[in-house]
Amino acid sequence: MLRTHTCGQLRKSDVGHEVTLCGWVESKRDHGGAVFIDLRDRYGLTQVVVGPPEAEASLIDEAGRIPTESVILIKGKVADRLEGKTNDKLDTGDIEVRTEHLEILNTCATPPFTPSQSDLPGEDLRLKYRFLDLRRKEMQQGLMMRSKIIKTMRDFFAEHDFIDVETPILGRSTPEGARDYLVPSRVHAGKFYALPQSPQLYKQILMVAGFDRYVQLAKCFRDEDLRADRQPEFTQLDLEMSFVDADDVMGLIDGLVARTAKEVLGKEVKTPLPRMTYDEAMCRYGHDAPDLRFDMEIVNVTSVAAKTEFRVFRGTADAGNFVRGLNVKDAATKYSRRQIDDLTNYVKEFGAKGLAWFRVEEDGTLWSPISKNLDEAHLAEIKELMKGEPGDLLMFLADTWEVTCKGLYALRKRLGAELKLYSPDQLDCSWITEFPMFEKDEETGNWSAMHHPFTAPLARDLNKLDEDPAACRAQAYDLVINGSEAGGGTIRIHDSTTQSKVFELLGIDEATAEDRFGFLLNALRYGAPPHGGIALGVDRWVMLLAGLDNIREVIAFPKTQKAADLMTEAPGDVDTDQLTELHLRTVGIKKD
RNA sequence: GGCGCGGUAGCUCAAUUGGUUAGAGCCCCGGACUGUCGAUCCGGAGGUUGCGGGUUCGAGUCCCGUCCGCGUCGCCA
Repeated sequence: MLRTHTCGQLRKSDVGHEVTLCGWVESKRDHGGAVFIDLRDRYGLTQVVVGPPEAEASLIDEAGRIPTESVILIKGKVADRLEGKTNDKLDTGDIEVRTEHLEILNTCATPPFTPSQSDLPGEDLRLKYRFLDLRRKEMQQGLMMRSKIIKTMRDFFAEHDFIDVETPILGRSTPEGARDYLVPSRVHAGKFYALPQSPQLYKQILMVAGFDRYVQLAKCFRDEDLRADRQPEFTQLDLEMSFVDADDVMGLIDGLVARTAKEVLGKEVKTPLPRMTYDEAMCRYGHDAPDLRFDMEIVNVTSVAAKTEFRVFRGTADAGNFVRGLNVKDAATKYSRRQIDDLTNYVKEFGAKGLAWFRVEEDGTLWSPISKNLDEAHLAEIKELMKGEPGDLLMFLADTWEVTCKGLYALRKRLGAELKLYSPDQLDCSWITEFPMFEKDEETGNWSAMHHPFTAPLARDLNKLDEDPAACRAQAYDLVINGSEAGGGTIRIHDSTTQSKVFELLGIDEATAEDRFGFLLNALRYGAPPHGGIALGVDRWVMLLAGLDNIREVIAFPKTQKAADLMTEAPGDVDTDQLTELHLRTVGIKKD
């Protein structure tokens, strides 16, 4: 090692010792006769003094000319700082190193930005110069937390007898699910591999093989449009277990959540984690990943709306649709007409036609631009249902079930953030269970699997496969952390009768099934144990535990919204020779 | 693909209703300085206002197109 200590290590007890430090020059204060250097590495920052009597004039002069962010090595004695010159913002602030020897290991070109500057540059520049961005404390802390979370996961599953098995990156495309990233085959002209969207099929095969408890940190790829919490390549903690039911899987993950929160954040999370069915989540929060850090539940007032003369309410109820709303506690004076107009435009983005609202006045009556359309009795009933108290703001959407869900979910989420209804360090983890097996494609009217076609229905819903597919619930469960889907899993079908029925419902005939999943169906015929599992979104876990709202902040080299890497400039051009070898030719590309 | 926000010096931002030579701080360069820790002081350099077109006597500002970044809807079994 070139160094004897890190830049975060030295304390008062080291005073008098001869040390060697290596690091980056974060900043430099040149007084001519002496130079103060803040030397940084990932462990911390130590003040280095280059001045008399230890350093000669030439060395002091050289130190003054070192460019910021250069890498240097210094040797010297640890010394107490002068009386009153300590820095209590630094762990190493009681001491400094008096430099006797200094080597510039490598200079730094003038950087477009520095890791220590307070004004963060635009994200495009940060991504282009990711090596500088990653020198920032926040980025280093995020990646260190990521590493710690992964270690906790690995320890946990090793202790629970899981076997880590790697599955292929080059697989075959299956038409279900997200768009695949394809890799052309050189050897097989015109054929393609697909990068895995998840190791789903392989892990089931591993169960058939008897591995019983499989786990993997798996890179997954989906060629879909990006979001703040979505990257085209991401990491799943993927696992599968034999001879288990949904309770077993959730119980196991409860333990992991509690342990991770404890080890990484020092927080206690009570287990078992609360559970809520999908139906209940949709009724109370309008979404299958509700943010449970704050209340403000959706209330259904359709029964009252149906009795009113107000055309919008009455018409909605008569058409079999819904009037549902939120009670925004204590917000009547916090939102002006203009701001409510903004909210109205906001919910329109989600398909709502408008936003009806009422203020609960001091005398307990409801005031609204539309209240003249409603009887006092009905207003009182609405207030009662909404548990309205003076100062509250009641907001309603009148629309289809789906639109009221989407609009009120979005509205609640926005209001929760705007009104700061939760604290940034809150951690709420819960399960959403009993997802529907199927959803109907609006255009074609066909059923499709909500999760995947191998998801087992609830035992008590088996008969509904024939009678009422829409009401058939699955043995599927999602882990939700702070309103974000942090993982999801299912118990799989392991008997061929049920599997055939599900395929039939999905419109997948025997030949198609064989063609798409033949290898899995074949394996299932050779003694498949009952099995199920879950996949956890590692990037999202890190983001949520770090209290961040953007997944790119916890990924070392993320891609932009257009799925580009601004540092390497991937994706890039390739030689025509390479294309020829792969039996490819590009067509229909617009010239710049 | 739709909607919204943004792009001005290396960086972060400003620039009145469309009106003089597009400014400031930081960074950078040169100089001074032995106790700073956002060092200080003096001086200096630095601009195709993302790109292309249009309107106008005049465009950073208005219009059209386009590229890039971000958010979001669709999409993401």
